[in-house]
Amino acid sequence: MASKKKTENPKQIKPSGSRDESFFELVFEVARQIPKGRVTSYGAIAACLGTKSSARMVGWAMNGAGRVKPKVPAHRVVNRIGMLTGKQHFSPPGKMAQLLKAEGIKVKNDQVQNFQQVFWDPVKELGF
DNA sequence: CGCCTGACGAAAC
DNA sequence: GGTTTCGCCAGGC
Repeated sequence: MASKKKTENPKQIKPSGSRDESFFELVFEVARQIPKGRVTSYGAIAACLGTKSSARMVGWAMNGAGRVKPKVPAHRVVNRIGMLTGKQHFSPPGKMAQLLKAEGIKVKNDQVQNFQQVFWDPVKELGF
């Protein structure tokens, strides 16, 4: 391990009162704040953390969603168009849409209906 | 240690 | 207006 590489990241992220939590944990935390019956986008979470350009990382972080406690409602996170792009990573894939429907969100053809209505902006709701 | 991929997003073409 | 490319950063090979 002599070579340290750039595994570490400066500290671009950092909102107010943030802890030493890694980017992943920050994403999980925000995702947990999503109220039931609402959804948000990866970019919105990234923007909330200050890394709106790294929306991809948010999706990556979701790879750990479900393996952490408490479980993260990754099913409430969709891309900016309201499409369940990550449903394929669920098991079974249809579970994501099913969970959303159970919360009152209408999903059709892997797409959230009334997305604009159920859209929950962490930056706005959290007052960031 | 370098190249590719990836649950996004926005701009360029 | 649809398709393609870049940017972002991290992890896998």
